[in-house]
Amino acid sequence: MPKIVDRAAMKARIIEAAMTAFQRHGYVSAKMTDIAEEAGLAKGTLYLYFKRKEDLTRALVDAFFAHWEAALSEMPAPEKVEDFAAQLRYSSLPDGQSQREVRMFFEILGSSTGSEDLLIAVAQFQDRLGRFYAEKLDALAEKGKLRAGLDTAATGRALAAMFDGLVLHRSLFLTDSARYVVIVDQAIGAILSGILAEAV
Amino acid sequence: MPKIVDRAAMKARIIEAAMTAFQRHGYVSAKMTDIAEEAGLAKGTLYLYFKRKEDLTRALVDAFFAHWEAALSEMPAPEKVEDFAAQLRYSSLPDGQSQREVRMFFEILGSSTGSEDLLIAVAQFQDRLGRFYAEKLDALAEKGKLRAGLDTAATGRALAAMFDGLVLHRSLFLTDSARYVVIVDQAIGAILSGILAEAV
DNA sequence: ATTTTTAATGACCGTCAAGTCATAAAAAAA
DNA sequence: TTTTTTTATGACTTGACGGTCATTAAAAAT
Repeated sequence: MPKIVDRAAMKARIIEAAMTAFQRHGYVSAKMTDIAEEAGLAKGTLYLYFKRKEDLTRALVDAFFAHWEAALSEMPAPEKVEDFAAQLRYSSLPDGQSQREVRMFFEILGSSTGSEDLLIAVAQFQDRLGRFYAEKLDALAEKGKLRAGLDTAATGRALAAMFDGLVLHRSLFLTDSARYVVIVDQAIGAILSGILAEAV
Repeated sequence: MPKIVDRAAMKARIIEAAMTAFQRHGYVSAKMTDIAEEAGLAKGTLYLYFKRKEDLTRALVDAFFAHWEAALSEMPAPEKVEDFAAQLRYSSLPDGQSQREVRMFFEILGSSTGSEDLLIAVAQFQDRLGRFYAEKLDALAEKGKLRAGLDTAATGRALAAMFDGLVLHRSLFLTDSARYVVIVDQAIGAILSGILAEAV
């Protein structure tokens, strides 16, 4: 007798609408009404699936993490140094859509610094990313391609932070693509071979 | 006959109070009343010095830029590679107070992505920072300490972005000091000498 | 002391958006 | 078709905060 809906599908639909609304109006300015409109629903309906706006935001962020990690898991272990360089390069050259997502993500996190939960979730994601880079480094190290005495775990985490910086700057400040490409290539060059004429 | 006050000093006092209030309550949660209370003034008084909350925020950000740039200008041109390494290290190991400031700054910028003006101001600051690093690199390059073919302008800007990433991660995610120090040292090591066993 | 002009105050107003809930619609079963 | 249960709706409530302004306080000059 009862009307039945697929709650998971409905949540996904709302999250999707929220992404669009956040990118269109900005996270801070996007109202629940905007999201509802985007989803083709009434505002009250959203509250049947997410008790608070904050819950919706959190679900969106989690969906994003899952999405990014799926993309990462497609990257194979690098055979050669050039493979690794290509992977770094790929990671740091977001397309227009990804840039908008990064910007949205930045806005969400910035506006939610009070939420310790979210901060922890992001910290854990960044640690996983660091471990991911560390794995790639380990693969190269096994082949003897890397300098002796390299702390791959710490270096991997450093790469996560530094490339986060690059991508953030790309999305917020460095709107000139050509200029940014040069910057990234110099960054990768420095990390691979250093900037010095000879080792210290 | 008239009562007279030093408007500049009053503005500075309010900005100071805003800094404290933003760090205490978080930027988003800090109300004009909180700032007034912190400054020992009534809310209405704030509006005699700043027409809008946004204006106060902007003045605070500008004060910060001035402050940071003053600190930067104290750094001399590096004589040796070790000097440069020390400067990078110093830049990336914020003390507790600076960490709180970085976090506050992150929150301000994140919550104000809509304000194109602010974004431009920050972008310009980051460019100045990039040029600052580039100068240091040029000083070393003149002494023949750097790899041939290094684009110092682009590398300087890359350093600004990457160390921004590190400091941001330090302030938001990497609360373990010891761990962070290792990460920074690996990052600096990589940038100076690269991670490869031999040049590609 | 008085006057005059500017500064400070905080109760008040208007706005605005999150969240609620009585009512209506949908759809599954009988 | 009717019943029954769940889902959808959007007008309404509620609370909050930025910004205002009539009133009061301060202090400089006479």
